[in-house]
Amino acid sequence: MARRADHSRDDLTEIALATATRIIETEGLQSLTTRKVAAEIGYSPGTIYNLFEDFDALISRVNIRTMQKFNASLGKVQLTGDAISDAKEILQVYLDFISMNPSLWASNITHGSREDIQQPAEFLQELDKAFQKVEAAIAPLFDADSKREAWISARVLWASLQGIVSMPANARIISEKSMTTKEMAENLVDKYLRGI
Amino acid sequence: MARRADHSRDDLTEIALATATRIIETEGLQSLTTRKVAAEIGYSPGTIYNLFEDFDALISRVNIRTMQKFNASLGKVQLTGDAISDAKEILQVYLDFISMNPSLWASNITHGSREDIQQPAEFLQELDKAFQKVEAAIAPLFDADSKREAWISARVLWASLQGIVSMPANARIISEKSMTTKEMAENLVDKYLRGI
DNA sequence: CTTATTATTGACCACTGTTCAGTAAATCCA
DNA sequence: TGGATTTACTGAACAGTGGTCAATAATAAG
Repeated sequence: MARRADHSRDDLTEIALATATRIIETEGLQSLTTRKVAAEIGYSPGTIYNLFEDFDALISRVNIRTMQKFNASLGKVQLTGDAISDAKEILQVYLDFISMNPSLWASNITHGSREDIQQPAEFLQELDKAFQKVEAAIAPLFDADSKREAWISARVLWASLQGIVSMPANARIISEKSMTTKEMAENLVDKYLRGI
Repeated sequence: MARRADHSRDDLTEIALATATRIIETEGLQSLTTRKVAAEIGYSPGTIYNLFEDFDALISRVNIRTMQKFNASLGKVQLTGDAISDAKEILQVYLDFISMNPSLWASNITHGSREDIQQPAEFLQELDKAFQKVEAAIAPLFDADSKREAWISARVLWASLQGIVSMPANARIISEKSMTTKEMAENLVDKYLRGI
């Protein structure tokens, strides 16, 4: 068999992405393979490479969508001008999103933190959108002349939260005194913002 | 050829670990394979599985050693009782260690944060040692009745730092305004402790 | 001196990401 | 209409992965 054309190129890309997303959600990033995606959409492995540059590009495309979905959630947060309560509401949205999409978020962190691959511009742009929201929320804590400070703080907060949600739940370190991710995250945001 | 016994079992384990460490240091965790280690020490792949439970166990053993080396560095820090300056000295040791052992530390984070594998008890113990040092350093900031608070704060700080050093340097987000890992880490520790 | 144990091999398994010559369908052009 | 060209797709192949295990030979035990 050759050329079938029962789907347009864009349709097929869409179907492949949806399938990859489903596999990550249900079985984890580790279980995602080109062959699995190909088999599930009823095409050969080679076709995947006709749609995506390589395996990493496929993962990145899923991650971009995850960041887009997250930014959509963030968009619903209306800033009031009270930095502390605004930041805490953003944190709630963040934690809710992760608890609703644990595997997709893990994929985001795992793949998005790899230094040996170039992250696509689109992914970095979505990341930047999230940064800007945090920046806007905490802006009232800074003078007009310390814009750079606000810029840094938003990134420090983001990276720190990433570290906290990456801490494996099964590690005795956490379970011993039954400290939840939520408790840690709230502690961080509270203390860090208070320190500014 | 069979049974050679030109090395004792412990010797061979030692040689394999040293080789694995060298590969991670020079080529990164991604380049570490059983076959590569085997070839380099002049044995067959099967021998690696005679020395280690599996591939993950080999990595974990390297990570345990890395944590031991780090704890040795931490041991040199003499606490003065001034929480802020003690914490900052620990941070310097932490940053120095990472800059001296970037790949080994990356391996530690990558493999030590995986939720799909059981981290060996020895690794968690070494991690706990590090926590205790941080806990001891910041203890003066807490009343006697809020030991749990100190316990949490040490872990929050640790996880947050991990997030910061995991942020990929190549991401435009960091380089744009030339913010270094060191600057971010110091910002975190400063603001977080000030907030307590 | 035989027996049991142990260390080591190397072939093998099922899998991975990736490439590419070949093929057939769709499209274009005369 | 019909032949040439472009395009989508396959499936076999490649070099590699982690992992297993019967076979073997050297050592240790009785």
